[in-house]
Amino acid sequence: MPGKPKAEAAPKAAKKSKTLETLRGFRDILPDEQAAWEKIEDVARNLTHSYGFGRIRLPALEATSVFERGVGKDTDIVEKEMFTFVDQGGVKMTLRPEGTAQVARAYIEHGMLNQQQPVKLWYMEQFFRHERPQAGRYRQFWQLGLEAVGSDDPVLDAQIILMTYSFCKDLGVDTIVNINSLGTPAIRKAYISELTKYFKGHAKKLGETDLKRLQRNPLRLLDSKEDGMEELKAGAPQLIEYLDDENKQHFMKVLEYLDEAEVPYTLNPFLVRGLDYYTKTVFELVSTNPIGENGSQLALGGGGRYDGLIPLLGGREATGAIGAALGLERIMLAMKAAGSMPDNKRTVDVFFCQLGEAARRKGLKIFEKFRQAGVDVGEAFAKGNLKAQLEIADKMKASVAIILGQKEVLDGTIIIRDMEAGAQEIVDVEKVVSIVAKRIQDEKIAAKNSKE
RNA sequence: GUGGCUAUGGUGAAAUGGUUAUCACAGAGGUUUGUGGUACCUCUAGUACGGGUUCAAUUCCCGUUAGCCACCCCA
Repeated sequence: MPGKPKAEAAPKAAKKSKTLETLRGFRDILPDEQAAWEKIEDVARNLTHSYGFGRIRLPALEATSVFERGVGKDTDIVEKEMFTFVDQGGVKMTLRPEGTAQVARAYIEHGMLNQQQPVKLWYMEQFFRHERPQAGRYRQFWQLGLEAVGSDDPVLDAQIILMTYSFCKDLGVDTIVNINSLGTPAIRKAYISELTKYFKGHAKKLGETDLKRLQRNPLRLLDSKEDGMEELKAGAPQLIEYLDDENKQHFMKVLEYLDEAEVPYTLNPFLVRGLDYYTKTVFELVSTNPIGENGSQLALGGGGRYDGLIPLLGGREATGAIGAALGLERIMLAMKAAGSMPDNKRTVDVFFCQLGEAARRKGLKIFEKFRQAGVDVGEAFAKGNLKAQLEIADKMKASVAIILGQKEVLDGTIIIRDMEAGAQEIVDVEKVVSIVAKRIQDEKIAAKNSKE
């Protein structure tokens, strides 16, 4: 929304200008966060590999209609949260706000119905929504997505839920699953009209927001937090009672599987989700570690079945699918709360020190030899004096320092310093890599043995 | 999109309507131009941006921007 036109006075003299900064809701992820991101990626890779999911990398931009048709034109996401623009060629496009519609598009576009069903796909991508930022909510954010397309078997619902649960657990985050069934669109429609009828009968007790909800999206009344709603909600008709046998059975099966897999869940008849494409099972993953000072309970992820989406986008009728998405920034908040953030400090086994120009020149190559030999070796070539280099070696917890000075370069030797004992020995520069590599290996074996 | 709170070096804090804005950590250099974990010294670096009130604003007021919180919604 454009504000009032700013009467921007010409800058007087050479005043300091405002420092450049990221756009609202966007941020840099700096090196000291990388250990956590790498851990998340490792866990994701392991998990999806075990379950036979293939990675898909999706484009950041799509035709706007992918989301308008896929997510639903009347959803908040599409209505007011998309970054949409027209490019130089006059094509209307959108920075992806979510992945499921994209995956559905890809499934159809690449004829994946000819593969063994279900087609199991995962992605770890960035998404974009124009929302007001808050902790764990950015305009550009990461999601891990899991989608199983081409089957309506309830075991897949359970499996996807189990996977999201395990993903968090592997990262040290305990969660509980909130689960509900939305039934088919027809059932939901019938239910919504009943629900509307019920709340219209109590319209006098509704607040302003809830009256709006009643108009626009009555299902949302079910998760309203306004005063007095608890009571009203308790008396409201519940969707589960409107499910037909097939839907009921599907839901029961999912719950049975979850019981068997020992995934903790809560049946939440008030859980509704804001995207049009959901059918039957919907769920949400909530951290049991309170996040933030006031202990708010952020949803770490959610998902559900979307049996209608593929046909809606032009794919074959009766293509069932289930998927989930996890917000990685939120999971990271939960990891912090749970104290399971990995240590980001770089450590090495060996540290290479050089003194003087000749040593520095030779050192580049020697360092590279260590690296090629698979030795975890650190360096600070930009430092000139030995003291500073040993200080860094110490900070990096190197057990061995290699020291190359002017004298050693002339003699064709090099110093090996045991960082713990402080003892030093001078060896032939040609042999230093193999000597040190062996010593490090022996140390590791010894350390391992003493542990066992 | 609505409302509230906040904004001091890279980080975390302190202070004040009136000279050089304090401290710790981090960073750079040094205490024998070749030896680390301590210690000491020196240096770097800041009142978010714009306007107003005032003799004087980092301090008070307004706007902008951003962050956080509660909504909305969602991951």
